[in-house]
Amino acid sequence: MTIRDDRRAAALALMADHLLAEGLAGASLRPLAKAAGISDRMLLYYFADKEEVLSLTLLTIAGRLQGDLAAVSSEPVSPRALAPVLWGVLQGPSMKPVMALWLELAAAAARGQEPFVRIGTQIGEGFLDWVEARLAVAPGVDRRATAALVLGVIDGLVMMGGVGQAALAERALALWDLPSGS
Amino acid sequence: MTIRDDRRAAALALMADHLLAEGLAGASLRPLAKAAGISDRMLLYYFADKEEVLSLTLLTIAGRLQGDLAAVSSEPVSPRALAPVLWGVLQGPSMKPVMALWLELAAAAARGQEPFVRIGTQIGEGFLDWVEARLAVAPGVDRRATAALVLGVIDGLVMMGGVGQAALAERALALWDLPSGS
DNA sequence: TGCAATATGTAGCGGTCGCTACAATATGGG
DNA sequence: CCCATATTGTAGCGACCGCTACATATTGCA
Repeated sequence: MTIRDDRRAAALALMADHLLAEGLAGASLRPLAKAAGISDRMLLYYFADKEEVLSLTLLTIAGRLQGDLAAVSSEPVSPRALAPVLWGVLQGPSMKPVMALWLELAAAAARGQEPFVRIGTQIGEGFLDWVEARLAVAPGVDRRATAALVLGVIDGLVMMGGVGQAALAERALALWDLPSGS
Repeated sequence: MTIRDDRRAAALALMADHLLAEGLAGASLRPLAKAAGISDRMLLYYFADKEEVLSLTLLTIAGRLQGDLAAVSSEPVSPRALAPVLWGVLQGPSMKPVMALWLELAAAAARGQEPFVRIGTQIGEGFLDWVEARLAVAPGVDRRATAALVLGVIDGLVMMGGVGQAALAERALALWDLPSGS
């Protein structure tokens, strides 16, 4: 079993790179297999079907993302201070393909397509947990909702950057000034 | 010419409905032609190629959206007050497929795919114009950037709703309290 | 060493994709 | 009425899609 598991993991790592580079549109079995250095025949020997390939590859990427995010300081700060931190992390060059894929994932999830709904929800909750853990809010304030607002504004600005308004998104972020109270 | 133009317009209207219902994934020539009530042969008689079909269909949808948005009161209000208004408009039942398509469009644009970059930018600017026209800000404040921030937070929360967190997005919006100054 | 289980290659299925060649029909102006 | 032009149908091209049947090779255990 271990040998098979190792090869599966190796294939997933290579396919994760491919998926990040090419997006969901490039997520056909033959190109994925080629990226993994195996034949498409073997890809469907290691994995049950395309949905399993896609799910596990996306979860591989989600795992990497979680690792990258976990490395960021977890000192609780105000929403005002945290949003630019999250923005900075997500704007890093290595994060560009990740966020592009995140947009595709969210779009497919909004259409109700599996496995994107399931995995999109999972990744979204990971983001929310990350924000919430770093958020200092006044007593009585809804922590989760505050985290959602911070994440929402950053996701929205990322999206805006994707449609050619990156500079404007930057200016908008500079105006971000949510009071930590109420 | 007029006859041909009329039929083109009729086809575009029907294809717009289809695209809204099925998303970009359903945007193949044969299904689109079927939705338009013509043969795929005729679709490519009326339009040059798939890109033209897609572009014009998306622009048809953008035109409808612009019309719907224009009908909303244009009394300038504070960012604090405007965000919930925009949210309310975009959460209307008839807007759900529009926003799902907008997400798909933004995702494709972020990948650099034409014609989505071009049309996505265009629609995004339409949104920004709409927000800016209804925004009352203190003197000296960057109007366009404020509009971008309002649009960003709403787009981000729409996205969050798409990945199964609609209730949380609602709670987050309740915390929205951007000062109109600075 | 023999044999079963595992692993891998080759080939192809039926389907959809964007697009086009070709022929037939309809239509409108001389 | 005749003919050029505009319109429409039929059929299919080559490519890719997810997936599988079948045969062969390799391996590990008795």
